[in-house]
Amino acid sequence: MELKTPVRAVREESKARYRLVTSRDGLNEVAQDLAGKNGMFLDVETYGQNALDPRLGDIRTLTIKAGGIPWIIDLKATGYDLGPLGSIMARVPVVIHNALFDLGFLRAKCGLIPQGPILCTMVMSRLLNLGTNNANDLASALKHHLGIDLPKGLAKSDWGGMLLLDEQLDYAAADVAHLPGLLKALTTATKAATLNGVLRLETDLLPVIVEINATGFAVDTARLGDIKARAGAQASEASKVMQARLGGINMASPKQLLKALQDAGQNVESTDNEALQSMKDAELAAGIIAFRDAQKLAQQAETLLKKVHNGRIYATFDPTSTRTGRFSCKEPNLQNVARGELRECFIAPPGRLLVVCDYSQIELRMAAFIAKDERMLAAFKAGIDLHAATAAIVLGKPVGEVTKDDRQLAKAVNFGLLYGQSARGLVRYAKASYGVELSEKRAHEIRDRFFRAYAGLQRWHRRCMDLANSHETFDARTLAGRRRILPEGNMWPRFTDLVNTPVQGTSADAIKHALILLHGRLPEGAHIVATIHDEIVVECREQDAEEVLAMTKTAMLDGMKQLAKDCPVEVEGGIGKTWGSAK
DNA sequence: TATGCGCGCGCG
DNA sequence: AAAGCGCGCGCGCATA
Repeated sequence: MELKTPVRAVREESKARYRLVTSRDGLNEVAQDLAGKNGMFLDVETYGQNALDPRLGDIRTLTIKAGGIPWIIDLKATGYDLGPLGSIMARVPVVIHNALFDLGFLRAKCGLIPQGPILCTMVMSRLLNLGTNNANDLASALKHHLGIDLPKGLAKSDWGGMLLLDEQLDYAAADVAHLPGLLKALTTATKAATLNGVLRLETDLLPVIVEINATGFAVDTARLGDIKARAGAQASEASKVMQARLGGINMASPKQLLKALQDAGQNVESTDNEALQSMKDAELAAGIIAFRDAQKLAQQAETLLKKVHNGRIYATFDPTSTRTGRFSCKEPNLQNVARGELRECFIAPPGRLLVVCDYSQIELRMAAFIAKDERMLAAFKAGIDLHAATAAIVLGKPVGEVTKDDRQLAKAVNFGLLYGQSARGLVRYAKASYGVELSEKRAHEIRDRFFRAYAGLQRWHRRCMDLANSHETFDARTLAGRRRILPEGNMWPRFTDLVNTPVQGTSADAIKHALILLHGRLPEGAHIVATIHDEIVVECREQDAEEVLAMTKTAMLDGMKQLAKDCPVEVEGGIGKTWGSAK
């Protein structure tokens, strides 16, 4: 098999599909070739025990195309120091399919921090396909836009071997060889779909997210370990007690548990929280719930512990993987860390502090703004607590007499009815999420009063219903122009998409603007470490905390202002040593 | 022994 | 009736 042909020999071959670089001299030659270019197409192949993790895996090849035949740099041979090539790569526009992945590795291994624009063809594909089930991997995109069949199977081959196989080098070269064509096709499609604006937003955001993912979030591992041990012991104790009552079943098996409960005379169809609440034997239900709570806490603590590297957790925030434009977060998911003691485990290292800011009641405010509901807008502008206001309206009492329970009910009412919840749904939701008992008749009354009071909201729902029914409506858009393609057929999912997407999506657009602005304004030594839908967490030096707090609030207000000038937004924030305590 | 799926549940 | 929406994850369990 032909291997590692010397650079010069290959270059003289006119039909060469790639130019392989295995030495520092070769690296300099690449730098010379690229010095005059005003952009390049990149791809990396990785290997190792975990080839997808920038801290555990390694880069084998860096493939670069800038006009001519692709260069394939064997970084295992040259070392990770990119030399002059690094500074060139950092300042010119780069085009990558799944840039977050490649840049994560280049950031972690080669210290590359791109300053120039990063165009990600996967992001472009995702923006075009939002709402559909079309795949956005490179092979699918090439097939769809250029009709090209990429030879597959080698992506998962061993890229750590002594010598790279001819097939592997061909594969690496092919990955970038078609990127210019793909970019052209995607650019045309993006313009045709008027997705330029949101593409610009996502493009500007990419380097910010590379930094967040590379920075990680410091944690108190000892405290996490304590929680795991204590909650784990509680769970096994609770499990023993319940087993004595229900027979030697596995408490973690819904199937076994359901059968045991039915055998014990309980009238339940499922073992979820809602079903347990309705059981005659409340003590039995409480025992099961106590087991589940402890089990969940112990599991979350353990999941987080497994992801700690050198005292920090490096999650992957992904700005373009949801159908609305919100972030997702995985491995681990920091967007569902239980409130309470688990959040106390996310900390600022010695000499540093956390700044935590969030948009106050963002979805209600955004809905009021989008629906132009005058009553809601007026309430927000007057600084009235909207949950209390809604409680007063639906219960027909003065705001001054609204109790804590009334307010709980109103939260369920606001959040549920906003997105089209039925009276029956409201009964279930109020009970399950807020512990409020409600008859269906009562729920109907509340629903009627709610929409009579918030007439703008009702008109907006009716408009969305008409659009859902229309054969001329194909998508829902956010204010930044993000497009979600609607499903065909059943009108209900079309309706909920039309209501939900502009609200959630525009809120996401706004916080993305804020992240970009904030990233550009933060002082030396301050880093964004997390973003949780309506919240931004920044770690900074103690002496900078007050300044960073003001800066973060301002950036969040500015981010919203650029997009939805008259949305009655407010930002709350605080400073603390832990995520849970910074309020 | 690996993979896919549904359940149940954490968050906004 | 897919009659609130948006996620990711660990588990049990069925299947290959």
